[in-house]
Amino acid sequence: MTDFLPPIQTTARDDAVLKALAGFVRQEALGPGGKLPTERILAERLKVSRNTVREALTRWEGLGLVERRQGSGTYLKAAVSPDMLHMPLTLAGGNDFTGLMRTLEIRRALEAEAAALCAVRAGKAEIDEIERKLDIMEEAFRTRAGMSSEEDWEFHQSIYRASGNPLFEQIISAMHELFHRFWEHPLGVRDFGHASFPYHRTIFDCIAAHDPDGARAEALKLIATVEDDLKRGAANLKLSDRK
Amino acid sequence: MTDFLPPIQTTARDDAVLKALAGFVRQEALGPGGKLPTERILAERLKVSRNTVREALTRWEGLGLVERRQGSGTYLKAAVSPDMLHMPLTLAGGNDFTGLMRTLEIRRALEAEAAALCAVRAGKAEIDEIERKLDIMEEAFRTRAGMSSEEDWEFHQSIYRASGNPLFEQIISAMHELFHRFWEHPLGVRDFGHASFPYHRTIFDCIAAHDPDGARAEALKLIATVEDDLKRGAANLKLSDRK
DNA sequence: TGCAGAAATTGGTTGGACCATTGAACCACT
DNA sequence: AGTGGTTCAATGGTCCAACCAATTTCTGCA
Repeated sequence: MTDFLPPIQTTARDDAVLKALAGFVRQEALGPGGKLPTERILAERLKVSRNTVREALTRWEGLGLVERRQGSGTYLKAAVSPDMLHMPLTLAGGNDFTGLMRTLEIRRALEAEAAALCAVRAGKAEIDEIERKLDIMEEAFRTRAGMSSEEDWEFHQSIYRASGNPLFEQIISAMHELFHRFWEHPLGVRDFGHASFPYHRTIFDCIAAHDPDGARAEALKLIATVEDDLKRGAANLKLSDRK
Repeated sequence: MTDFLPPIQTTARDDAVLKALAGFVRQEALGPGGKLPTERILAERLKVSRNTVREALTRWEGLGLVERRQGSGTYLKAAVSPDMLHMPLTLAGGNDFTGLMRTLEIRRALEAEAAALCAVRAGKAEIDEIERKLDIMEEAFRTRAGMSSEEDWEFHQSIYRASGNPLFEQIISAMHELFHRFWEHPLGVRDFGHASFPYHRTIFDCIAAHDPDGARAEALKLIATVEDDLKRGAANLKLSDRK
């Protein structure tokens, strides 16, 4: 089964290990969820120490490319290719109010651009998909009295996907996951996200009408309401923010 | 019946090491360039194996937080704090034309937003600094007949810094460094970047006049010229892109 | 004093060992 | 058939004790 995997040469061992592994993944056509060989197998086949294999895998794990499950194995979490470029970002002090506002400023820029691009590029299939997510979200909003964060998020994701540029979803998803811990405790604001609700449909209408400028404007309005909610929440607290 | 039961978190050895290290960095007030203890010292003090220390440091190295020099030591490359959040991005196939265009779409969104924010927030000191970089760039452009990529980049960086949100510089710098190899060989277009030259000053004028909408519009024009240059370069080749 | 070579320091790698968790196979009992 | 418990091999996590390679520091000779 694993006859590929030629031995390693030259220095920079762990980088070479990763390169070989990327080639192996391509060779075996492994996708997300796929299981890659045991650390011991890799160490033997690549003629390197198991520790070296572990350091290489640790790098990939840090980049979110693989997931290691003790007792089970190592599994791919994303598509990998030999010509990948990495862009690790670290956000210092991202879990206070200032950090949240900063990520929102990034999201405002990206959300507006994604909506505009989507209005230009989305075909009928993509528009139908977005509308489907919008209907689900509105339904959840009605029945559960406002708690529709999961469906809301899926609606936005469908827009990012229809933008034709996977980077939008990657970046915004990373940020979303980043402060998700805060989303669980919405700063004491009970009706968090209520104000943004109507703009979801206006954004969709602009996209369906292939009106990029309109979509951009509506997206900006939506983010503005979120920022207002956030400021309101911060004003509610004014304590326990910094100990 | 779907009671939400979050997965339990038991072992987290190397994460604990990183937490301790972050605390140490804060305690000792170490900044970029600072030297942190030996792996052997850390292993002894933290009562863990040196292997565990190495895995932890490998993570930080992968995130660009730290640099390891064999025979010398391990040095900080960026400010670290105990409450950091990581956002690793991987761009598959980022070194072809499509990948470059996608990063440019991200940069367009961020560049415009940063310019607008800068126009609102920049004080006199920041505006002076930007103008200084602009003068340097224009001078280099004149004397070296267009080759001013380094000075051009510093001008843009000064704008990101004055935006009041360090995330802009972080994200765009990461992308810049990412495809810097392409910037060196501008696809055969000799006068790459010439068309974007005049917009640098118009952007600055809008910022100095605290005109966010104008700054955003000029930034969009600038990126548009870069995109045109890129498309022109791709048309020049039409070969050796996918062999 | 200046500088080449030895010695110590430090990250990189190796091999081997053991632990903790997982998952499949097996078994007893209902 | 199904439920629950046990065993056991596979696998990632950790540890240890070396040695290698690059770098820095010290030393002693000219």
